[in-house]
Amino acid sequence: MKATEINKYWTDIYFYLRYQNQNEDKISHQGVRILQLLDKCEHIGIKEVARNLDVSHNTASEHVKRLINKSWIHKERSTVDERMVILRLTEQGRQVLKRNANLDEGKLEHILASLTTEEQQLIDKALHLLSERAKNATNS
Amino acid sequence: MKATEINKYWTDIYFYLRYQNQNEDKISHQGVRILQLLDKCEHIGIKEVARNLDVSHNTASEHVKRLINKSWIHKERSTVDERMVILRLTEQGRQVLKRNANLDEGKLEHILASLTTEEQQLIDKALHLLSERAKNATNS
DNA sequence: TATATTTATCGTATTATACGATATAATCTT
DNA sequence: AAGATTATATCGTATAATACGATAAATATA
Repeated sequence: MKATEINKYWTDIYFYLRYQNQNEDKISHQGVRILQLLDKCEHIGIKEVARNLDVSHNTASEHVKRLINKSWIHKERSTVDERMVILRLTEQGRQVLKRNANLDEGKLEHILASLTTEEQQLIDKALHLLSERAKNATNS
Repeated sequence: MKATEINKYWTDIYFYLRYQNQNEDKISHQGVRILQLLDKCEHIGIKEVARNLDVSHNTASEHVKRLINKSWIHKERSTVDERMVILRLTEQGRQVLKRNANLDEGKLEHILASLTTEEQQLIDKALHLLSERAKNATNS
């Protein structure tokens, strides 16, 4: 029930603080997920994309092709194993992802500026703690 | 730069704590946005959906039709103005939204259980504060 | 050399996205 | 009451997204 409460806060925050011009990029559902994956993980190729999205490798390959055509990601061959491809976000792709998954920096800074130093530290400390535990949770 | 830092924590948390079976629902990008809107706002009709998603009213009407066919939302006529429609999430739709926008309750509870009472309260207090300010930020 | 791995492409099918044009019913205006 | 406005719905049309089987090519491994 604690988790339910936190999810309520979580979804409220995202609903009210997200960027409002999300539809301008015309990014697809799977497109967002691939950009998120590349933002957080290194050495991601077609195989990893397919596994993460739970689709076949040919479907993953097509999604990647479309994202490359939009100049949101970049492809290069691995030097250690030339069968493999290494995908990376472009600066443009990073901006698109930001608009479609992050909190609006302007709104966020506006709120932070209205808080006391203690309150700012409270938020920073709490999210930092939770993010660290979240990263480690995958290893257990 | 404080906002950038918080966004890093924010996206890390979602990346590591989201539900991993998101692809099973096969929900579309716009579908998620409509469910999110209905979850957070009352008295939403086609017009409000169109405005929120920044699409035409006929496009919004079709998206809504598809969500109704999937039994994720429910439609009724307004009693005060019978031209208008009032859309609501079904229980099924609420579950789909949960899997596609919330943090995984199991993972979250597991992490919370590993924290001290003070740390739990820190997280609860911080997210509560931020969510309250986020709600009020739309009125300024 | 044979086999496995990784990626890419083609063919095919279905769903999602979007909008203009048009229609209908309810409400508001004059 | 007649006309204008508003909210929704549907039809037609077009393009993009989604997905996978089949196939192929290149590289790595046994």
